[in-house]
Amino acid sequence: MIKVDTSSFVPIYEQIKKGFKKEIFRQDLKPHDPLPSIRDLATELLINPNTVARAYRELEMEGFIYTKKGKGCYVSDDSTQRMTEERKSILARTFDDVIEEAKKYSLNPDEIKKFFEERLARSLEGTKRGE
Amino acid sequence: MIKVDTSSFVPIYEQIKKGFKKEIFRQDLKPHDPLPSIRDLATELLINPNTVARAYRELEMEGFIYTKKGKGCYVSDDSTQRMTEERKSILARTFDDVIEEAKKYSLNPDEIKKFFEERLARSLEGTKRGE
Amino acid sequence: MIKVDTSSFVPIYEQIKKGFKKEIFRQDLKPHDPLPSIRDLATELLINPNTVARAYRELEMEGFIYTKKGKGCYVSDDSTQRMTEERKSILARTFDDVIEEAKKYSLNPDEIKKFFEERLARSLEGTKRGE
Amino acid sequence: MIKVDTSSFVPIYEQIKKGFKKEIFRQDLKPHDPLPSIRDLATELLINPNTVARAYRELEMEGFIYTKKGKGCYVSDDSTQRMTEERKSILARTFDDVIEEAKKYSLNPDEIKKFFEERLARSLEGTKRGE
DNA sequence: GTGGTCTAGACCACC
DNA sequence: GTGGTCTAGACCACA
Repeated sequence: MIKVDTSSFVPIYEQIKKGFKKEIFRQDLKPHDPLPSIRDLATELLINPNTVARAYRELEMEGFIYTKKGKGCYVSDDSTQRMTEERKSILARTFDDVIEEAKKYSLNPDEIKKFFEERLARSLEGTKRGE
Repeated sequence: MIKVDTSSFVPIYEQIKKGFKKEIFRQDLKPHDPLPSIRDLATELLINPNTVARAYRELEMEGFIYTKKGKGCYVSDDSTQRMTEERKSILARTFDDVIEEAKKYSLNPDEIKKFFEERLARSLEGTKRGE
Repeated sequence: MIKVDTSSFVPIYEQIKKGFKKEIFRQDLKPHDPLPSIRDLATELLINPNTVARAYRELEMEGFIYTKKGKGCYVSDDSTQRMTEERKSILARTFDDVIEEAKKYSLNPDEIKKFFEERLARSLEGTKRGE
Repeated sequence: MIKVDTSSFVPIYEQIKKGFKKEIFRQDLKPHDPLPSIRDLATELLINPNTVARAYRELEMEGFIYTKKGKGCYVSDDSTQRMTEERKSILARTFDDVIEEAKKYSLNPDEIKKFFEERLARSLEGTKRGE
């Protein structure tokens, strides 16, 4: 399910792109699966169809989806492969960002590690109970 | 040392604000310490002075710094106290975000932990050599 | 000079992209040269700024230009190299299209060749006299 | 044989119209010859019957074909005459367009001629082997 | 002043 | 119904 945070600095169309890339990577969306129609998703997210259209257009330019005019947008054949290529660098960057953030606040690497594991454990508990 | 990533979606003035808040929390900047002049920092970061000015203006509005006209900007008396209030929730939220992100991409908690420690170790190596 | 034919089936933003690619290839635009501002070009072509913006955005995504926020758009360092890569395939496709077109109308390859040279000669005369 | 390029900006119905006009000019389709049925052609081209229907409708409006209700579409009596009127200007324009295009990319007229003949020769080889 | 994002709403090609 | 293009005009970050 795609979510969007309109108060974030990240543009909405980027959040949508990211959302679908994750779904593709997790294989919640498999090759040739249809994406929601532009108008439907726009309605659901309470945003303008043009914004969704831009996200879809860029996903197509990057090769993750393809468009059948008048029919809809579908996940590409080689989408999973593309994601695997992108995934490592995305994750690495995300972790590096948070580490740099944490280093600035707490300095001690052991503290960072401990804090991270604490949050991770907490997050897993939440998952076990449902979510 | 303040750093800025112009390719990030986060506005530059926000990155500057964040940077100083961290320095204040780490007590690298103590009450009544002077901030670099707007022009110097702008020159150093290769950005426009207006952008630095905005960051300083908002830091002042939030009570972290105060301005002596014609002299410069200085860290507030109660700045550290303000930061301690904000800190824990900020860090927890940052970590939770990245964990949620990683869970979406790799699913396995052990993989997340391993990957995190890998990036952390890597980041520490970089630090040893200088930065 | 960029021109646009609003009655063409080719989208305006594509015509603009094509136009700049040609100028770059011909080195009328060299690395780090500024492109006209979005608003200026839109005014000149009597089209909407958003349409120019889309062309610029895609040129940037394809690596031909780069953007300095608040300043303008500039030709990339390696733009000429990129064009050289794209050029042969573009030209080949264009010629193949017209040959297929001509074959369907006149059948005889010699006629095609003769007709082509006739038009080419005619076009060159026009060029000599000025244009 | 009608071909269609779905990735082209030219609307599919236009490509179909163009295709039949060429067949009529080449007299592959003579007056009172039947056109393929809308459904058959749509199936063959993997497109929607409505698209074929539109092409036929416009060809009829332009006088190239006529329709017998319940039977099908047929080439008009005076279709060849119509084509001969249109032909020369169409071909000349097509060639002029491609020459102008090539001039913008390669400048040198001899290069243009050489490149054209190269593509022409290549295209003829392809034809000999079948296509 | 610049470009970037987003909205609202039009028209078109195609299913 | 679908997506694609374009317009008009708003607000924001940045120079």
